[in-house]
Amino acid sequence: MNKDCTVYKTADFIGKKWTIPLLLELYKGEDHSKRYSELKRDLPKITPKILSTRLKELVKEGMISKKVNSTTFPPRCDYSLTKSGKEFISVIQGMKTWSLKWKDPNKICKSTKCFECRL
Amino acid sequence: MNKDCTVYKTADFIGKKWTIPLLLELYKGEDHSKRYSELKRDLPKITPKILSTRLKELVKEGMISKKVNSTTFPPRCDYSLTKSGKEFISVIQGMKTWSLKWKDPNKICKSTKCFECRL
DNA sequence: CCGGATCCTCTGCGATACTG
DNA sequence: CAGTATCGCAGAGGATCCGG
Repeated sequence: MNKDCTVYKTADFIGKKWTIPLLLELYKGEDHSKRYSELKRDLPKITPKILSTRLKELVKEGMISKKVNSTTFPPRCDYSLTKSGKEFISVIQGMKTWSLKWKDPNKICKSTKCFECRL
Repeated sequence: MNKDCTVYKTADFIGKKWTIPLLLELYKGEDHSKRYSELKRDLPKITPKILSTRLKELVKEGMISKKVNSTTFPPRCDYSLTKSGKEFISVIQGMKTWSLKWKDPNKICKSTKCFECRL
């Protein structure tokens, strides 16, 4: 395993705590977009520090984009999945399929009306 | 995002550092199997502590199995992917496909003769 | 020798409080 | 509202040691 290996680099970055749940929450939002406070509300156990750290990382990685709307008051910050980010959701989808097959299945997630991960 | 959500739980576990590279190294081995010392050699930057911690976790999760061969000397410990573990490789495959499309591509990994991730 | 366990250090995460 | 600042602790890195 070389450190330049594509899989290795991606795993290292995706593997950080809260990255996948965060991408999934954005996916669930309207236009695959949510505000900072909505993310904090929907991921009740994430701390503001980690949330802002992960958001910056994801912007840098090109998976999400930040848009500040300062015409309103108070100003809104919208984070939305880029095309790259949206396509990554299919990887998470694969993870869910695997998980439902092999791990102790969560009935809510199995339902077609799953509001937890909505995949 | 509920803590019982299948995706959340899987992400939390898969996301731990070295889990994905470790699964991939086992996949690359003969019969999707490798010894402790081979893993340490092929993941030069992993520390023995983390390696043994991750191996225990993966056994507990049912993704790998441990087999001690004490008929030889010195005794060998072989770790191999279970059926569940092998099927998870397709998720990693999806990650690689995504990565090659969207991230700065690694020429070695793009090659069909990729010896880094061999997917 | 092989497969770890142990000790120590240091980065990263969690919790809470505070600010532009 | 959208973040920083500060502190404490758990997990990761690095080196060394140990039992079979």
